[in-house]
Amino acid sequence: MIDLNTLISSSENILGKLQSRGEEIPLDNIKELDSKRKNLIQESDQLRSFRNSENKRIGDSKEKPSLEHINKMRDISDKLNKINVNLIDIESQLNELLLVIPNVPLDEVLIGNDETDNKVIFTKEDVKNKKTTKPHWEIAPNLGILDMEQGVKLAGSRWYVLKGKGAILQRSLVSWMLEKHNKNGYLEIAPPFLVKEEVMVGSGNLPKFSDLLYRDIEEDLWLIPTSEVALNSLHFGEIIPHEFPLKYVSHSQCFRREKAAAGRETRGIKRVHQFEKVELFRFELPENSRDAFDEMVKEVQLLCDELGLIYRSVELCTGDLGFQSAKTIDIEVWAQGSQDWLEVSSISTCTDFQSRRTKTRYKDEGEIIYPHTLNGSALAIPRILISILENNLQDDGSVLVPKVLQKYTGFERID
RNA sequence: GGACGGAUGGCUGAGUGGUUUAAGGCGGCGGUCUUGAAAACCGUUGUGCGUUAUGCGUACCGGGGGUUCGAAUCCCUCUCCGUCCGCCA
Repeated sequence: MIDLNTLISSSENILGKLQSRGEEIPLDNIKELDSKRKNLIQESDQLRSFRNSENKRIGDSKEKPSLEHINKMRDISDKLNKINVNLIDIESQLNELLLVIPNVPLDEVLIGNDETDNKVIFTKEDVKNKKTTKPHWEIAPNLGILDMEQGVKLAGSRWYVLKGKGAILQRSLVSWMLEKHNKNGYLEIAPPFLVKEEVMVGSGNLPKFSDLLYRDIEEDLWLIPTSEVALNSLHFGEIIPHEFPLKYVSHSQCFRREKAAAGRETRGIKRVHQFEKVELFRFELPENSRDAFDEMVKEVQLLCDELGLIYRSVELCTGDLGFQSAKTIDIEVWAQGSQDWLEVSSISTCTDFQSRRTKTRYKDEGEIIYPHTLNGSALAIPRILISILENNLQDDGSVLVPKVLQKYTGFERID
């Protein structure tokens, strides 16, 4: 969430940056509501002040207050109630407007309209001369490790079942990644996969993107689309000790309705309703968050390196940034069979956007400060599976398991 | 799911309608004393909002609502925690 006073005091600068991501901000409306709000607060604070002192006099005096006096005081309370109802209404209108304003991009972020303006900043290996193999939706069912029909039977389109060595490979990837991150100082967290509404608001997924989320109406809980949502709220409402960075890693199921994406990339497991992901999350001092971002990008790239995958880094332009992000770099792996780059990680710094929403703060020499939050997948499992299957396919139809995973899988080859 | 008991500042713990805009204790911070430390003593102590801003005002005793001139205190409701019972991986 953007700070109201910052928005109003430096609106020109901020509006420009928000415009570069295709957002129009109803600033006049916000300013008007804010000034109404301030007037109402002043009015009610004055009335309360008077009421408090009068009531103290009544309390101190031994005599009963006169009927006239009581009536006068009752009028004041009635007036206060009316002001308060009005104030609550104004504040909720203001809040509604502020909650749907996206984060302000860092100055360094490329200006652009959409994904076509993104910039590839690093490519691990040239893919042009590689020979085409088969797509994973042919390889995996043939090997008996993926069953799309059973997924449909159980839950419908875009749900799937991993079996045998496919399921084991997934579990191995998760274990390998978690151990790597543990060694890098990330504290492993196993969070709830369903969370309260305020937690979804805290991460930025609500109120704007409810159509992307699954929800349990009975209990009023939401299924997380990524464990970023849960990790971001670990310190909800807290003033945390001045001990940074706080580094968390968590493995979770991720649930996405993918309503907006209906019809796109429907084959196989490129885009599904439930998938597993290992997520990195950090709380950082504002002055350190930029370096931390680069560090996380390197950590993700190293994983791809060790898996022997071809990958590239893509810097997102302002028009393609996620709602809560101030800067994002995507890591995409090459899928040899479907001849496609697949996004397996999105590393973002969200500056103080999320910590404001969750009221996560720390104290530095008496000053209350919002830490920066950063997140990045490391990594999203199904697309890594796709890449391994399509790139490591052998002529005999078997698939080689990456070396680093073999001690987890217990086998070197899927056949 | 049922019964009962709870929720007060960083922690502990008083407070059943008006000097409680929250006692006492612990912890934290600052000071006195000391070669230094401990002890003792003195002072201090949270968050949000507004403002004419070294200050002043206001709100906050789990959340929301109600009664009242006035609510931490009384009433309703929800949430969470504890104990016991039931159920369960």
